[in-house]
Amino acid sequence: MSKPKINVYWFRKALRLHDNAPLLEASKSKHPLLPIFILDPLFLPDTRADYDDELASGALAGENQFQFLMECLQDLNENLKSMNSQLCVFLAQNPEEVFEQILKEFDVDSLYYEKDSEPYANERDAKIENLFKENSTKTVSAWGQTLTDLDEIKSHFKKTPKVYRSFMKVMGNHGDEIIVKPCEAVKSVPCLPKNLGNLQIFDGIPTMKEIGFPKKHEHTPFFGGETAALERMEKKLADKKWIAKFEKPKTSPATLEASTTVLSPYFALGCLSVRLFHFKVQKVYESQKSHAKPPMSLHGQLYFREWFYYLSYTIPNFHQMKGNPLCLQVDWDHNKEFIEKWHHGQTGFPWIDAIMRKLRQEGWIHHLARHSAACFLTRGQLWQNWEEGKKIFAMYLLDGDYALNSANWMWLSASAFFNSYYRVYGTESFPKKYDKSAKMVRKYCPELAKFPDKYIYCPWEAPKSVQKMAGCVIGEDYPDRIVDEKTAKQENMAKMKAAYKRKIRGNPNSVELKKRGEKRKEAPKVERKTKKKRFGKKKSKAD
DNA sequence: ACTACCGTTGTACAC
DNA sequence: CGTGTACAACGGTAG
Repeated sequence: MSKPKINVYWFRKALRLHDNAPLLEASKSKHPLLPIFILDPLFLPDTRADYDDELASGALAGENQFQFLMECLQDLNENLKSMNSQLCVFLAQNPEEVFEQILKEFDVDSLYYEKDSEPYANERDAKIENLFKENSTKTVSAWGQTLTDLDEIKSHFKKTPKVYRSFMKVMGNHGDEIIVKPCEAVKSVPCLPKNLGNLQIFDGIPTMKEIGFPKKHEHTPFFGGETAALERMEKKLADKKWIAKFEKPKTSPATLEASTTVLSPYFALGCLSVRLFHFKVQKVYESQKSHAKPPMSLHGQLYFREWFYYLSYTIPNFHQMKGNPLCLQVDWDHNKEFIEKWHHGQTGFPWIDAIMRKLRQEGWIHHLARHSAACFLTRGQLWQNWEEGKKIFAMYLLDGDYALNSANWMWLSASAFFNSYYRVYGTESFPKKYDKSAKMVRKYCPELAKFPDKYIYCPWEAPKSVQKMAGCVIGEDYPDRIVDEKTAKQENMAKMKAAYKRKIRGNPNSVELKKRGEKRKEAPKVERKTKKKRFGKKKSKAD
């Protein structure tokens, strides 16, 4: 009996039907199409502690992003259903297992997927490519998470573009050729294979509970999915003047309603195409008399993203200080108490605490709020390694993204790209520029809500009588400051100066590159337990 | 080798 | 209120 011939589209990111070139190609084939998504345990919450390296390399989503991801899958499934297909979700120990199942059941003509630049993905995909090669099966993949083809643009750079400007030079000179035009949306797909045989497909899209998130998760203000993404994009694009005028530094980090587009969560998981947005913004620009220019404009933001993706794809150890040739080597402290207080919004600095609490609740904070919090944790006040902050951000951000999170933390800690380390964000002066009455502090640090404007960003300076009147005594109802801002700033600046004098950047050759999976072998117990708990329920094969 | 210039998004204070 | 300047001063790039 010969095996049925099919194609497989593998969704990982690119959780969309629009501007998805490999999916479009698959949709034009005459063979049945199996659209799959594989949830491997590296995505799951309770493996996080054991997989620190994988978290660093981008495999894991935090709870907020995970919920968002599930909504993307639901939306995708709905859209596929309306085309008489469906998304087939696999809960499996690793993707190889799934493809072995598929190859056993079917004669796969081609495997289609969008390329992914993260180290975790590179390794995963290399294994799968290998498996298909051994099986003499064709694979079709393309870049789509970025504006350009990251392999192709390599040839345009003689050396690493270490400043935005040199990256932009290439974009400026070759933009028309290297920025890929969006392709048409998929409107129909071939039917599913008639018989799914013994494939161990999860029934529908797993809920947070089914996957093992312990308690009910408070939803962020943002809902995942391609449908929501396109809606949001169109809504923003409708205000043409706003689009044309947009300059990032002129937007406020202190408003309750987001002052920017908040499309980043959709870009991060690929339920919105950056190419489509770039193209649509271009159309708006053309319709207006004048428009903002990079680096501040919306296009400028996309080019920053592109630059960081390119760097993260080509620079070794991009996610850490050690062995990262771009990253200044700094003798950061490791003070667990500081890190935890920063993490939980308990530093005693209302502006910082409000930012961190908002981040945890809502999964999105303004770019400059991220700057403020990141500067505070690293070179500004607490002198902690940026990697710690990056990991904590990754746990809560809806737009958590390997390339962008790493790059921005290096930027803010003045470890790379940016070196004016003497420019330190104040916890009072900075937010005051945007909002003297501190709406954000009053909302996210409600214990401080009754303080008068004069003391809202510096409640410790309020006389006891004022504190009592506000119903909030500092040190009792709200924490006292964990450092003295001025002293810490001065000390840290001096340390930063010394680090710059040493001029040491990471040496990739001096770092023993940990092989992925090593840790897994060291801790097989945890993994097996996880597998049973999670996956034993619906499936029978393992048991 | 040297110099001049530039860099998306700071603060504090003088006027 | 805005505008200008000192603060203390970096690395990358182009010439």
